[in-house]
Amino acid sequence: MDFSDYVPSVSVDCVVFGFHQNQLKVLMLKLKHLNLWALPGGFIENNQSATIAADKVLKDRTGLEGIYQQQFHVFTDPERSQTSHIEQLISNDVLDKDVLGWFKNRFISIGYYALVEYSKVNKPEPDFLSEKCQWVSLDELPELMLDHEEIIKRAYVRLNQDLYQKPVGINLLPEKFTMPELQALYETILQKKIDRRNFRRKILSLNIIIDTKEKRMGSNNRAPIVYKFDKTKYHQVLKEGYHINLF
Amino acid sequence: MDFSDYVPSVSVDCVVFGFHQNQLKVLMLKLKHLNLWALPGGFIENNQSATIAADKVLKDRTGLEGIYQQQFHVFTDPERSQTSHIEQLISNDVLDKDVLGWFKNRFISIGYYALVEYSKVNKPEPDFLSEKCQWVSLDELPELMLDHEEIIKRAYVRLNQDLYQKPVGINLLPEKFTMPELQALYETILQKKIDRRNFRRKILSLNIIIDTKEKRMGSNNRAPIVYKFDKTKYHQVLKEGYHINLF
DNA sequence: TACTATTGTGTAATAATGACACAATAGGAT
DNA sequence: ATCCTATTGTGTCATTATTACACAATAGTA
Repeated sequence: MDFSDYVPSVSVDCVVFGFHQNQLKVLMLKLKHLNLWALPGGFIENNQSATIAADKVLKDRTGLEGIYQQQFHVFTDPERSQTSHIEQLISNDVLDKDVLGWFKNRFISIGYYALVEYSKVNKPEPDFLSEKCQWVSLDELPELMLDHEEIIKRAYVRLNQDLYQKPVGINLLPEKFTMPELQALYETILQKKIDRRNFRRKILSLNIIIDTKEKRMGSNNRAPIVYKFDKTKYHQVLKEGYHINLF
Repeated sequence: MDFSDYVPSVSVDCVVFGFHQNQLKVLMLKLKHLNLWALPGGFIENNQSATIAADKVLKDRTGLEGIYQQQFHVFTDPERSQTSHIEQLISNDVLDKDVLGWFKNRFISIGYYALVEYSKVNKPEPDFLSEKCQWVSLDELPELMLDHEEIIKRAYVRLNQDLYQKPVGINLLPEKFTMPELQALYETILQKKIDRRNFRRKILSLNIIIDTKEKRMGSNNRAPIVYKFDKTKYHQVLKEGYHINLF
């Protein structure tokens, strides 16, 4: 295994959020033969930007390209670099012992959060350290490697804040969705109940969703209207941000 | 010059904002014998976090400790690493040519913005590359090294956004200040005029400033009330953020 | 004492928000 | 068919926040 084409000391970690069954999920890797989980991550090639490196991580794990990503924090605590899990992987013959030299370095990790439509990820792929790649509920996290729990917490805080400045639905929901589904997403992320009618009014006032004139049938109650995002207006709003009042 | 105690590939750059004469200023360094300016920056020692490294940069340039700092972005474009300015400094005998090896590396730079009370910075100190350290108006930036102009722009955008989520006055204004002064600060950062009376109402409703019962005398008009921040409430609001409405 | 410049204070019209009630309807039960 | 259930679509009213103003107060100066 050759690490010489990577930028030293720097890594990238991705917190991939998905929304399923009214829960926020994170894509996680289970280390081979260990009861320890990790975030999808990687290193930066010498001629790559970190964004491109994160794109590659996302592509490799989810199979999808062009996933929405947002750099949110860099983790630089010198104590965050530990190698006990690598040493265990080596003693389990998962890794060759000559990789230890690379991992013994201190790493500063650039955190990205990514938003992806849950159902689009058909086959999450583990990497060379892991035996499983799967969705885990944000509120049922298993034991995590290094500071990955802190990274997830911070990603979530940032996602929460970002929700007040820009829309996120287009990345987390399928192309067509109903108002109750959109509301469930917001309630899940914000962790609070929102009045149905006030939510609708607010969302519609943003002018970023369009009534498709379809209805979502199949439930034994009034069928909700199916909406889709107005991509033009959505991206316009995303770029400008909400100018939520101060003055 | 020995760089062996620094983390490879990673640097720190600080955008230090100050407020003076109704203008937002940035602390800049002028490279020795060159007509080129740079942000205060540095490297991370092997046992330091980036935050501590930024603290040191801020201390070394301003003489002040405990300056408010906020990590805002990491700059990772592989094209951002250039050495032409270093080579010029070497050919001008400012630097020894054996430093070139270190600077030839690609650097990923962690951007911090810092807020400081302008008048507290008595004697800005240049570093080993520079002959001057001084305040420069944000809208009159000289020619800057590398991608430092982009770094400043992004810092400013972030400061702008942050203003909608948390108060900033305590870091940029002197301990005692008047309502018109606070308003001028907001108008400068947001680059828009705010109605005097509405501004006052909004600020007072946050409950983070206290009437000192003093007046600022000396001008031939009605003397404005002198306020100070209620540090307890200020930091409480800072921590929680404004929960500016969405729902 | 009057004048100037600017500050402190108040108020009315408009818009946004929060807290509700009721009609509409898809699917299933009778 | 008709009724029932669960849930959605729509509307309304009281309250609060915002916008756009007018006028009185006052420190210094003429």
